[in-house]
Amino acid sequence: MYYEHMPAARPLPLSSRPLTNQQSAALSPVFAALSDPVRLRLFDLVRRAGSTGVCSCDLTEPLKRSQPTISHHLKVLRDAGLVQARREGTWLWYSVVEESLSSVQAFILR
Amino acid sequence: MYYEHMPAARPLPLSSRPLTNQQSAALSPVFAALSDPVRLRLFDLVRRAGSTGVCSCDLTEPLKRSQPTISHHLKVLRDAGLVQARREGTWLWYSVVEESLSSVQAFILR
DNA sequence: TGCATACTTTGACAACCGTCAATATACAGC
DNA sequence: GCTGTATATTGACGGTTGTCAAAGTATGCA
Repeated sequence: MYYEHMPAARPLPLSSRPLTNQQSAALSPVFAALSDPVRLRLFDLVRRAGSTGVCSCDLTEPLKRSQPTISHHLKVLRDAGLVQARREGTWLWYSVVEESLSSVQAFILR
Repeated sequence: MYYEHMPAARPLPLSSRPLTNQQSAALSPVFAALSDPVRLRLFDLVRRAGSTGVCSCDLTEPLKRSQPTISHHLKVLRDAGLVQARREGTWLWYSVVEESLSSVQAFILR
């Protein structure tokens, strides 16, 4: 190894142009969906359930919220494209939309 | 057993334990700070200014908001630990807090 | 049909948010 | 002190949000 030390860490390369109005308008709802503590834990629980998903009836108890409130939060996450639902009989199985956080990741590394 | 229905084995390397109440309460304000389109562009502009920072007087015009509104948004970003201000005479130079997005990054990769 | 379970929608409430005009504060120079 | 510039705070306005109880919709089964 030639270098005694690694090259100094540089700030990450910023995209050539500032965030546009449209870009920020598209991105902010994703952040908004994750801006509530209950929804953060909700998303985390759904993510942990993997591709099988989790029944929403199993989410009210750990989050200590009423069933309509959980339903409301799941709708917010769905509208933001973070989770999806698959019906099986009377149950709805929720699972994360893979790559749904890629826009957030892209913003961080922007 | 926590789940009423049997979950599949975890496909992703998730942290061993679900997000706690305290963890979500600490993380959600960061998402909330980035949940507004104007603040997203504001943060982007500040980040682009690098370590030198940017004068807040140069931020009102591109964002087409009044000076008090920009001041308000900058305070939200400051309270979330995303940006910091350095005074130089009558001016305030805003710059990003390095690693301030690490908690968001950790959540994405969680 | 009827009933039970899973989930959504509605309606209401207090709390919060984004915005601006007006006002206040901080600093520099005279 | 005074004057001008830069930034923050206050107060008000309509709009949005999180929450729950109550009522509504959907599915499965006898």
